[in-house]
Amino acid sequence: MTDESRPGVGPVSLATVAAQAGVSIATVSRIVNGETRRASAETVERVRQAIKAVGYHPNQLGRALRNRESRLVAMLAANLDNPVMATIAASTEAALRQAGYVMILCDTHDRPDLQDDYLNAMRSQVVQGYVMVASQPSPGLRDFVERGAPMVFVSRRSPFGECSFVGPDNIAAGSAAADYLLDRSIEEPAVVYPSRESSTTRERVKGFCDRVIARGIPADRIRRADGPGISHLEIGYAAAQHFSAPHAWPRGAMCISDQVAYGVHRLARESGVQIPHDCEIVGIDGSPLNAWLAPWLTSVEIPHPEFGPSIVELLVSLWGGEPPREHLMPHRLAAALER
Amino acid sequence: MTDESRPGVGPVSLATVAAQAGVSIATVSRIVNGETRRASAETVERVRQAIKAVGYHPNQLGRALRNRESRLVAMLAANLDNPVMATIAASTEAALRQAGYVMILCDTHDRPDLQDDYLNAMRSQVVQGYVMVASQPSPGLRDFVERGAPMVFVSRRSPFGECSFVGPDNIAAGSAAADYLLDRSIEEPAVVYPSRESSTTRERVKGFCDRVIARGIPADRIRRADGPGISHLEIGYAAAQHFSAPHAWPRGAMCISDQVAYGVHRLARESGVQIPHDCEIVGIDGSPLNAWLAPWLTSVEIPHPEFGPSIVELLVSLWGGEPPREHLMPHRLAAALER
DNA sequence: CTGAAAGCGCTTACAG
DNA sequence: CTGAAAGCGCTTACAG
Repeated sequence: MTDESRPGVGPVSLATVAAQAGVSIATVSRIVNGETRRASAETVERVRQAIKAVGYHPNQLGRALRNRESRLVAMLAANLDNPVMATIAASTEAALRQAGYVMILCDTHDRPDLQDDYLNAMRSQVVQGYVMVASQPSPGLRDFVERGAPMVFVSRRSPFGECSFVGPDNIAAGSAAADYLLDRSIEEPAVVYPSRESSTTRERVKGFCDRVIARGIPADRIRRADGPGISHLEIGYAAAQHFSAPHAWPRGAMCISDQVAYGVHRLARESGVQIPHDCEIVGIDGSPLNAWLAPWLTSVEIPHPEFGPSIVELLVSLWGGEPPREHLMPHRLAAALER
Repeated sequence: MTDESRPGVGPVSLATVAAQAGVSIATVSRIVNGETRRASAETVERVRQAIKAVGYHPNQLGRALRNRESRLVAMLAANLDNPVMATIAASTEAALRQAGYVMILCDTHDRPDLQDDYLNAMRSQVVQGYVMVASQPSPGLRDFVERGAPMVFVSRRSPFGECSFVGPDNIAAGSAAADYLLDRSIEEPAVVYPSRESSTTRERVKGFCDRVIARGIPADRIRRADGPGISHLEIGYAAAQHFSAPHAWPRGAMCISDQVAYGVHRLARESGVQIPHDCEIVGIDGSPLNAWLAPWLTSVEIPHPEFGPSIVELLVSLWGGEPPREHLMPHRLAAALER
């Protein structure tokens, strides 16, 4: 009996099975791979027995090396503690698994240098594709993009050239938020966003402002509030300070994410401002927690659980040699449960 | 020039570098691995040039096969959409990375059959260790445990024999919750939990009840409310129905997780019960969101961001041939921000 | 100081 | 119907 104290690291290889069954490893390999009609029924049976007897499981390392495909895909995400990214990670993992791939997960903490470290490490792992969730521009990333590595960008577009993309239509989402507030006759709406640049923020804010203006409100009637840092919660809290005294709060505000909205809400609570009575808030994301903890929040819901299948579809099409494409995911407005 | 259109999948191997530099692959290998004093300075230089010129990056597949170590670790988590597990995943990933390992992430959706599929798939990937977050009992798992696969259980203990474990001291956490309520002179405290069995739930409830009783309150004065299903939010909401009419609500309740508490709170809100004024709630987890969205919630805080390093430490010690150990993480009470 | 060779586990054209 | 051999990329004892 072979030493099987450590399954998977143990020495159970094709050779073990071959010896046990008294055939060549070529024959075993064929049978393991279902090439079963090319062998005698008797041999097939004997090999199957042997496989069971020794507890054989194919070694993907050997396969990967030989077939030049690791069936590994890397996801580089900016911050897994963010529930939006966690949901995207979960749905992508499920979709990859279904397609027969395995997901390596990397948390870049939104740092370009770490992102580059990870890109290099993943190349060394011979991953077959890269899923970049809310990536940052970085020298390494530029390099990979230019060399045509199979990459799908999620939520944030590639900062370098045309690449596959899965995400919401941020402009449209911003417009939808504007419509909601304007339909409720709010005439000096505010918009709350991170000071730090990003295409997502830019587009959402733009979609919002353009629609407000298109509906006849002068640009200078839009109140803009931004906040520093990286945590959207803190950003919302800090940005809302611009509303200073209670009587200066706007009657309605759009926040570029639900988390920003939570931050704004906290300051409102501390300031005695009633949400949504005094100030209607509309966020973007449609977090499932809203129904439970933020019934005061209206949100433009993005179907993050459906990102996974789209991401895998785009990856597969890149592998098939097709050009990069974009999947803009639909949104829908989820009105506040409570007035 | 070699075809480098697909970095990492391209044909840039030791052989490429060797040819470019006019040396053997053995020499290149040594230099790549820092075995630099055994070669002439001139050769080292020439090889370094060649590495740059052809854009060489070592292939981990080859290394793994030869060295019999993949540097891959699998995490099987019950549900990544749960923020607690997302945080554990993030911290584990970071700690593994720091130790030079790469994390494959699998979401088992709390299903024993999927868990077994993943275990087998991961063995085929030749992972060197398994991190089981809130695992279920399953035949495959039993098998792996019995064969001594290097495994660390997180949050829920192994259902089979002694295994390494990282998690809170659930009994103590339950006691702490009891103390909080009793210190506030609540004499008929409630406890809210999932109907479905799990060691975590059992221990937290036990810790709570034992302490309540120890402090002189008869067991039958503890109001027990459970709810069906898998979502802790829904469980809390359903369980709180046991409190039926508003006047029947307890003056204090401990929920075995923050998410259960959110569910209870939703029903309270819908029923016109004021939290925490009418009913003090204490949860377990200490979600970072509490300060923002659930200022009414007191919570026994578990340091999930610190799980990662402990998990890796236990894994490393298993690799070193040491016996399984347990790391019980400390908790602290985070009182509600709002009264 | 450097290289040829063996071998990690696998698959596949080729020969018989 | 079956097997010997080559080779995927790598490292390492061994020989020179």
